[in-house]
Amino acid sequence: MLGTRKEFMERTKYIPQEIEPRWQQRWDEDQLYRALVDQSKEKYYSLTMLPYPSGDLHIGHWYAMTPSDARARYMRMQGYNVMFPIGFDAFGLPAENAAIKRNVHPKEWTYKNIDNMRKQLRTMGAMWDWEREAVSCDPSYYRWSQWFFLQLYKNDMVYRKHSPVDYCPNCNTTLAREQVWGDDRHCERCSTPVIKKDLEQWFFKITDYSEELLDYSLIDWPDRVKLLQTNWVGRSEGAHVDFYTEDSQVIEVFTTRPDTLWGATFMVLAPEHHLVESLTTKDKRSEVQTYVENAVRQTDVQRESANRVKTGVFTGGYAINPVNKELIPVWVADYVLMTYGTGAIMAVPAHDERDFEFARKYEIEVRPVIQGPEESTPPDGASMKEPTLVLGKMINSGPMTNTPASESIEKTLAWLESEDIGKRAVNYRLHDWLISRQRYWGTPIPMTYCDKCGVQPVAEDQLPVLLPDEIEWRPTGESPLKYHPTWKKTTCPECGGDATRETDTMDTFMCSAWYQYRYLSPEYDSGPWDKEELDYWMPVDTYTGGIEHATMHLIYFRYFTKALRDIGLFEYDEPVMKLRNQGVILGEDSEKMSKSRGNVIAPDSLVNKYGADAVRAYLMFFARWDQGAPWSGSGIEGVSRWLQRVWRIVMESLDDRDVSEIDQRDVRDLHRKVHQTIKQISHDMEHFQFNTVISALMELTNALSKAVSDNLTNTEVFDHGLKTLLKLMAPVTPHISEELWSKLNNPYSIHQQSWPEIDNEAVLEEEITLIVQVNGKVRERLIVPANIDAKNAKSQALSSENVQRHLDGKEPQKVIYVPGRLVNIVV
RNA sequence: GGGGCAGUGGCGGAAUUGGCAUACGCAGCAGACUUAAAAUCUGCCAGGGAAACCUAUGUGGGUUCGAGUCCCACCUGCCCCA
Repeated sequence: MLGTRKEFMERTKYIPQEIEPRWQQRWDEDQLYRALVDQSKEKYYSLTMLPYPSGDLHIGHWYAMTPSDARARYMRMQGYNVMFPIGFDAFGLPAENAAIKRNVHPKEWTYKNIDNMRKQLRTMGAMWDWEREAVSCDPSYYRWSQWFFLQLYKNDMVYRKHSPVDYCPNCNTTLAREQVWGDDRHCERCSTPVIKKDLEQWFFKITDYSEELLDYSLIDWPDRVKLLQTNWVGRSEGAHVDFYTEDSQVIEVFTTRPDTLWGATFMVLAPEHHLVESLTTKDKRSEVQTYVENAVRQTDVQRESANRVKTGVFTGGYAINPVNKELIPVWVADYVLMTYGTGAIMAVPAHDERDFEFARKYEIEVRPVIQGPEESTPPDGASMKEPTLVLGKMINSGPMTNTPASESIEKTLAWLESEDIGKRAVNYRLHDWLISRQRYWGTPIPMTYCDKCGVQPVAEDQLPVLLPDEIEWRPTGESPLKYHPTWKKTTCPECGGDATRETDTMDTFMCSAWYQYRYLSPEYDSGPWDKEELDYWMPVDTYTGGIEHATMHLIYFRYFTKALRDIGLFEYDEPVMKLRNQGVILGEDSEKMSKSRGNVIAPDSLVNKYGADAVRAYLMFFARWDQGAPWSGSGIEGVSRWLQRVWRIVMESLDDRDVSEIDQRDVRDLHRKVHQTIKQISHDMEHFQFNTVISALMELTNALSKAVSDNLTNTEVFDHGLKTLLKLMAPVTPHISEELWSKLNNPYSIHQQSWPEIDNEAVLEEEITLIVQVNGKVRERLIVPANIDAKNAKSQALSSENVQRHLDGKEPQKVIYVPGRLVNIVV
């Protein structure tokens, strides 16, 4: 009872909505993606940045994760034992904001979101090993964040300091320096300009690693990220020089231009500098006080902005320039920041833009001490229009006068050291990592305060310090934990007397600084990880995620592994060997996707309409993965059509066909195309070039489609070609590949097959198109055997009619032959 | 201001080592099938020209037999630092 062909096609139509959940369930039941330690196999740890459980999976998550998944699957088919874990970065502000706004407990909000996102993530059909899932707000997780804090504390890598910190009045919390953005110094999260606040805060000594963080020799990371990190660490070489006040107090300055010391005509202290008060003379007191108060308040908003008019006041005090014993006035000005260098500068207006502007405004002497290479006479301080910034010959510089540009800095440094005035120094822009947050929904810092014994760490066997569930919300700028009736009270680990707990929680970047270790053994409770797992899987082989994490997360991430190494927990220097970044998907209007713009693309509805495989393939196809692009709604139709075509080809191949009229040439062409495709896709997968993976798959599909009309369906080459196509598709579109694989009666599962072998002989063309150029312009295309020798190629090229016409009787001066490509005749 | 990255058809993009520019797809156009539409299939598709050919990879130079690719300057956009 055979139906018509049309009915057959209808019955066996590609319906992803039916196929996909079925296979997902099967893979789950069979634990197909469980990654277990297996010493007989080479491991591959493939990590993708863990999501924050905002509640809804964004197309950006898909864009980040499906290519990583495809590549992990590819590595698996290459024979590696691949671990591809997932988890949630689950502490943080949005949960708390939801609590305040909608009266939902952060815990409830977060876990509900996680449940929802798990469901959404499963529709992707990725090869995650869910048994390894880690959730950073679980006590079983944050217990180890606390444990690490204690280890750092014991090893003198943490300290507590009363210091002015950036504080967001809207989020009611302090921020790390890298969470403060832009010229107006606003909060990364809510854009409110930050203010300064004086608080007792905990810091990690990341600056001890400044130098090591600049060394990328062990890792394969994008140049862009390395450059961003290098700028962030901000190393500059120069000298520390001690100036003295008239009553012999030291004002230490850092300068990158010691060669300009003789041109210092004033000094500037940051308003917060501790010497401001003692230097200020009586008659200037009220003026200075007013200025400082104002500056400290404004600091916040605009002090670092370059375009703003510089202001300052004279303190009435003087300092002695150590190189020439000259008395120079000391000013207070807010363009000098307490947080960079020493909070004091020597001002050399003739050779620094900001000092120049300031000196002109307040009519302070400008004294040139450098003659630039393009200046024929020494510049005149009174009339110069702009400072000379380049290195040049030193002038008016006492013993250094006439030192040429090439030696100016080096010779001055040597002289400063020999005179004991200053010494070589390196300064970094990087600051210690401020980890205290005055919030509830974070990892409690495991410290206590005892009247008798002072600051004491919680005993390790008392971990975790649990967050209390009952909590009252008061947006006061202090941690809600402070108002909890009982939580704060504890006993001193040292003397057993009354003590109070630290009520601040940790910056959530702490959670993500070490999560790759928790995936190793998320259930393990006698340490942060099971050593057997650590030894087998670490370090991470590839890490993928957004470039926006180049400075914050990725610096903390590297630092933390180095710190743990120095504590003696393992011997790796770097957490991740290879890093690759994806770009950003914009809305169809080329703007950033946002709810307010109404240009958000919802992956769930795309999956409902086209199936996960089409969404996966389209995300890999529509743009360069590392660059991103605006979304195009019609583009996905093309990918969906491609999958339908593959489906149809497999169905048609099941029909018997007449094999009598086969052109052996078609067979060889198909065979070649198959192997060329394996070669290209292997290369592109290796190099994260996912868009060309898809186009190569489409080309092979086109070739197979042609083969169907050429009656090749019963040939071995076609059979091998079709199976190969499915295997090559398996990492990209796991569901349809599995379905068609089984329809062709192959053994389950396609995801346990080896990557297709390349026959390097088969890749080679039999015939090539030889391009013939005359003076670099293409004048002829000749079909010749691929193995043609130079002599033959040249003579064939020369005898071409077109070529003769263009030679126009002239004698060739030179004939260049590029084997397999072209002949260029130069006349 | 300093540094970095990018600029290729109407659109997303391809070109692996300096060697056929525009693969693959979207959109568009024409045709086949259909009562019709959808779907599918076939063909065309950088610009100019009847053709031979000419002109095109942001602009202008350079190196080279040959440049999207290398070098210099500039323009535009994005990012980082100030």
